[in-house]
Amino acid sequence: MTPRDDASTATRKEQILDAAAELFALQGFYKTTTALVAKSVGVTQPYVFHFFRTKEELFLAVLDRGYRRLVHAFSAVESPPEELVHRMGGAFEALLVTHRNEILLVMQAYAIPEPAIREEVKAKFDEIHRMVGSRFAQAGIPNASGEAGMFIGTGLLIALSQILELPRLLPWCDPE
Amino acid sequence: MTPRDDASTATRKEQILDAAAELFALQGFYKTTTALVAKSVGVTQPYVFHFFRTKEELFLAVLDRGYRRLVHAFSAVESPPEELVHRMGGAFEALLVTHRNEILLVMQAYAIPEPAIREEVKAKFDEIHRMVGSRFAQAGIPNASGEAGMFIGTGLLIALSQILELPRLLPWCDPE
DNA sequence: CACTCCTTATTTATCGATAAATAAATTTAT
DNA sequence: ATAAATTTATTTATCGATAAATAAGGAGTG
Repeated sequence: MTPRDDASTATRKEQILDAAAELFALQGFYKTTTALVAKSVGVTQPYVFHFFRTKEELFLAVLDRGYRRLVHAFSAVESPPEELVHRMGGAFEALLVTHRNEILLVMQAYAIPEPAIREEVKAKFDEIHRMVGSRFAQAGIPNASGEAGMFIGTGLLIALSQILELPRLLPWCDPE
Repeated sequence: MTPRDDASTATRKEQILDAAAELFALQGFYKTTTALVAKSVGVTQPYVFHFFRTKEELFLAVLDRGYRRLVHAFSAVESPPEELVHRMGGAFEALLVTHRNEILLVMQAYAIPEPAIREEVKAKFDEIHRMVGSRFAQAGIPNASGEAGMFIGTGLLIALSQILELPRLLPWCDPE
């Protein structure tokens, strides 16, 4: 069986990335074993190491895909200046629906104490902040950088409320 | 002041809690071994289990202390209504100085996928949100519950910026 | 006072489980 | 047949947890 004549047309490497994304998001970096990832794809555990030298490398690959999707979604938002912040929020929530696990993973990866992971997370959050801030600035929003920070803070709150299953933490989910 | 909260007269159990708080905050739940905690106190690893039945129980004890300190600090804030939000923020930042590790631990514990831990984190964040929200309401702040949510979101952002060493994420830390 | 009893604090030794990673063998497709 | 895809077998390491032993210090009693 050659790669890609599988029903899903996904490469083994892609399947592994997909399975890893779900497991890492649901169970975290440490509780997700390479054996679990392998089993979820339907291959043996050592075979995972054929595509990724270490478990950390696999995690970083998953993470990178997630951050790239976020950055791309934010940069693709087209909007009149007065609606930009709201539409950016909409883009985030849309991704949260279509790629829930990946986004939740990305939003909580800063809590993983592996130096290499933390470095990547730091670089990516910095990139997102600068990108969002410059779009806000371009739209004439005052204190654009500060607003970009609060935008990220809101994203963190959304992720927290999803992970803990506490929707009432969200400001716009008011109880009657 | 309870009996023996002086560093030199601290009980072994308290010493272990202190060391665990620092290590858990710095290295996370999984990378912090009971052997490390023991070594940092100067006792042997199995002795930790004399005070805490499991590593998770030790972690929960540390966490509980942290959340209680937060809740107490917020409830102790006295302020005229128009300054309440600002003063509450000040109380959070004060704790971040005096008990940095504990607070950072508390703010990122939601990312730990152990069911028992997640339950405690959920209950505590709910409690904080309700408490802050009702104080905001008492001060006549409109949409108090929503403001309490944003208050927590800001706390998450502060923790993120500290953990990643990215101070420019904070809205009030404007670059020149 | 001295002798035994019991408690408190702590260590030594070790088990059982799990997980990442490596190397070598084997199957499958072309 | 040969090269890629994948497995089997195994290693190495670590960690949480248990059990049993040791040492020191009162406290009560004759």
